[in-house]
Amino acid sequence: MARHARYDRKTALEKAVGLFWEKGYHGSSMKQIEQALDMRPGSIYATFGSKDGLFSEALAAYAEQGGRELAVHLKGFDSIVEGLQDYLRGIACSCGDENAAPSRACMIVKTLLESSNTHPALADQANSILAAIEQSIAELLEQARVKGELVQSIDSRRLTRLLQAQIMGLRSMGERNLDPQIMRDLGDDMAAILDGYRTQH
Amino acid sequence: MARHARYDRKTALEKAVGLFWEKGYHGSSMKQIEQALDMRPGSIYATFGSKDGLFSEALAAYAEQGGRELAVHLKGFDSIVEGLQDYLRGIACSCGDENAAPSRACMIVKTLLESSNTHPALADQANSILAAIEQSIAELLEQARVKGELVQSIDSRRLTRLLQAQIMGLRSMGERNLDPQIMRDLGDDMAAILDGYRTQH
DNA sequence: GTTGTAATTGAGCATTCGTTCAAAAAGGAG
DNA sequence: CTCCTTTTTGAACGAATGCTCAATTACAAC
Repeated sequence: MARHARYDRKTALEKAVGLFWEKGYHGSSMKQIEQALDMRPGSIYATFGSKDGLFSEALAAYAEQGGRELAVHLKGFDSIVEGLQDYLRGIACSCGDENAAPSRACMIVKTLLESSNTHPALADQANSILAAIEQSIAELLEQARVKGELVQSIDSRRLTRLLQAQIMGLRSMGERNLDPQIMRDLGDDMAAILDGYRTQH
Repeated sequence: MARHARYDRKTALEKAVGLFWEKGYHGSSMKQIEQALDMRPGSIYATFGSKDGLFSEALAAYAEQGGRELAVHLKGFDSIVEGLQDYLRGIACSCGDENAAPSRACMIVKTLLESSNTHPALADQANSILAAIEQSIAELLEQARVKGELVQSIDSRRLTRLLQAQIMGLRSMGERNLDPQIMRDLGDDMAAILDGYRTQH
């Protein structure tokens, strides 16, 4: 056989997520990537093909991790709606926390806004991911409706997009560096929107 | 005297807004700027100082125009709240419209997300503009509260930020290229959020 | 050890980046 | 027309960009 790889693909990707999430696609140079991954250009290109390829894989890894985070919040609650509300409050809280993450805003949204008119391939990927997230949240809300948590008459798909827009808005507001209490209030107010669609009991 | 400037500063800025709004700061090269403004580098630098300076002025011009748009929507209604609701629906509508603007998302938010960790000066400017917008909307909502349109107990500042987050979310969703009807529904649902804070009569 | 293979290295590629500045061009005043 | 001032031009700069590849290194098998 031969020499074994010094770099773990997964940990390298995690580091790439950190840099790209923080600085975006255009804002991250290969020089910075080399430093962040502690890899030389040759190794990076042998492993990921190109800056585009690395970014694409990093974005996918980010999305996967994001999905796991939502699942964690939901696990803590019997009620789906309360789980989602906790998720919103959790985002608001982490937005107040300094240095909790490379950036407060969502990397998928950052990518979509940055690349929609400059890099169609990335924009398509971001759009696909957002559609997939919409799909899985829609299933949750539909489930909640069937369970009787939400009023029967709601359009779960439509409420999903309202919720998705809340998350986008909340995390973008996070980038404003507002007072933590203000972010918590905002998270509460967004959680309260869902109450308007709940069944009373 | 001497030769007079061939370029009108204001129309040049409008063209710059168009390019920067579409492609962002990093996504717009000087070559593209020269083409968009139909100006040679020397003239651009003599007029605006630098790419940064041009972007900064363009962002300010964009914000000013955005403020005028909101005022137009408000003029059409006796009720402030209904004016704001119409503003939300208007955004949703224009997001569905193809080629209505260089980009569906807000240039200020795009700038904030792009520059928050790469270009502090731009991020600061974007933050200042967002704070100013928050201020003027807060004055509107406080006015609406005093007029009795909104329940007396509301925190107008807090509701302002919820509204601002709606706008950010709505316009970011616009970048997803969803069906126009879907965007209209989303705008309606966001407008309906405000109903929850209105006085009944 | 020696050999064979695969991973890593980093100097250096062509290109593009934002920017400068000496020269050319375009008027108004005399 | 001749000056004088101001604006415009575009070639060219140094630095940075994404990327390549021949040489080197490190390990497993023998």
